[in-house]
Amino acid sequence: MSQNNKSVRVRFAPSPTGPLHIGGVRTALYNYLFAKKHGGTFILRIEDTDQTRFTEGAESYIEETLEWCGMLPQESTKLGGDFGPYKQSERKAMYKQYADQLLEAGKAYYAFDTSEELVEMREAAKAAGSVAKYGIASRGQMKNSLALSAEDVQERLDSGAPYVIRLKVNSGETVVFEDMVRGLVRFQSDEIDDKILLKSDGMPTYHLANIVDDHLMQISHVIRGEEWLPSTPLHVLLYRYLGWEDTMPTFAHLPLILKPVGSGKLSKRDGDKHGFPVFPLDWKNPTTGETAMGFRERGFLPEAVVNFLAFLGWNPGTEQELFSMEDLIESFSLERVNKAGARFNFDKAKWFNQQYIIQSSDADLAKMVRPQVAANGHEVEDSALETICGLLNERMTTLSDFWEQGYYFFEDVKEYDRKTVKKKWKLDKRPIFDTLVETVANVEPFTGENIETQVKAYINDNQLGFGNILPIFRVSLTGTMKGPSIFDVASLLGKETVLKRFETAFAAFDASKQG
RNA sequence: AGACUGUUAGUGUAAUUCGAAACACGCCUGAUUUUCAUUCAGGUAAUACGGGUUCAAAUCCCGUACAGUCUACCA
Repeated sequence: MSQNNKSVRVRFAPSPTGPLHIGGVRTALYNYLFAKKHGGTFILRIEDTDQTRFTEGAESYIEETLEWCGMLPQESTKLGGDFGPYKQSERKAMYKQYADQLLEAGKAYYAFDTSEELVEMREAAKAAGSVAKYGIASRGQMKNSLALSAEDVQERLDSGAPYVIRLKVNSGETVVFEDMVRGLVRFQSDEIDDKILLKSDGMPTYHLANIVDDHLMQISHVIRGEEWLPSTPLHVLLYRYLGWEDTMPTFAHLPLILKPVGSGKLSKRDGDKHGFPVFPLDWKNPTTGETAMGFRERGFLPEAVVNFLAFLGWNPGTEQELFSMEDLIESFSLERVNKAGARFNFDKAKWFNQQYIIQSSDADLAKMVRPQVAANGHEVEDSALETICGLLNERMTTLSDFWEQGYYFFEDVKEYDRKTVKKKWKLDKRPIFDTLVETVANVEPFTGENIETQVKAYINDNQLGFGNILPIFRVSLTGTMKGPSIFDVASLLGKETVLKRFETAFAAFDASKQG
């Protein structure tokens, strides 16, 4: 399928209108993988031709996301490059000449219709049960340089009347292109609208800017979401009319990411509704103050997010599921990208994250988790934190689980598991537990192993039964029935803390029974 | 309404030129564990529907249904 030898240059071209959606991250990922796989160049281009939708902070959000995921562009606004600028608003001056070129070639025309007139046209069509199209069939009835007299047009132009430039689509053409994901796709030109190329403010629309930039930046492959498939014939026509068809990039349209339940594509609302992130990083809308949760803040490792995303619409054809970025680059191919939309599955995302946490070394985990300790106002030595991480690492599915599951390593128990206390604590058994505490107090040195043998010996010697004693032992120290070896926990806590916790716990248990 | 794209267990995906529907997540059972998690051993469940072509169809063809995307001076 590699048709020519020109070097691979791909771009990720988001609009800075808000936080990058997780689907956008996947598009960036596939572009990145494809570029790296073929020794090509990955470019970040900001498509900000719509000034009304500009959002403060969106551009840096995009950059930060790419950095967090480990897919840095080689050319961008920040980095520069031989084909800059990389922001469309800074390229404004370039686009008009191409619109003019099309105008001269008779492939485009001026249109003077006001937005009211266009609305009217649409409503009329709607009333007739169809959707309006400004194109081959209707352009004769509209106010444009095709329908108006030459004098009228000149007069309007001279008077400075606002105008747009629209593409003049020829009737009866067949547009065929090879999509790397979907194969041969065919459209009839009569179905294509005379899209606006240059807006009345002089800014190009997406369509013009995109084609001009891709051409000028020598983009070899356009890898983007499926929502662009219907406008691709328009783009092909643009390449054709501009005389660039022989260097036109190859297209690949990626399947959409769908809602976990119901139908439609994944949206911010799904995240709110089901309590999972749909954005890579936290985002706060600067104007509304609205916030959105990110995978990063939710305690996901970037490696896990990348791995998970890679599998949403692609698979290597083997049974391997855990892929580092290097592995992905090695195995990725657009030919193995799926055609059907992929449903977002948060359970699977969590599974990936858990795998990556388990794989992490205690030292790495400690680094990731330290901010949580600090945020709760505690300090710990690296070695102690690492030991705790070793104890907890198989029990965390996200980093945020660390504090939730292990806070008792740093502070007093907040709450005792009521069921266990109710079932296992008997007032008349108090002496047994007091003796247990004495036993523990005599353990020296206070290692997990020593505590375990002594405590178990005590239980066995007095035929008390593990099930009657150990739950109270655990709950007294940690408050919960979940967690790592309680003897290791005790050792780490230190004798002094352990004895103190027994004391307060037993008092609380007694009180709960009497009260 | 039209154009385009799609449809394999609940979910993500496999299945060389038609040739036993497989893997993972989830869920359930059991083992291990003082508990939870991990690990291990099992189990669960699918080719949207209807026609054709063929010795043989998830795979090719036709139709139907359903779904999605697009049809902005948004991208």
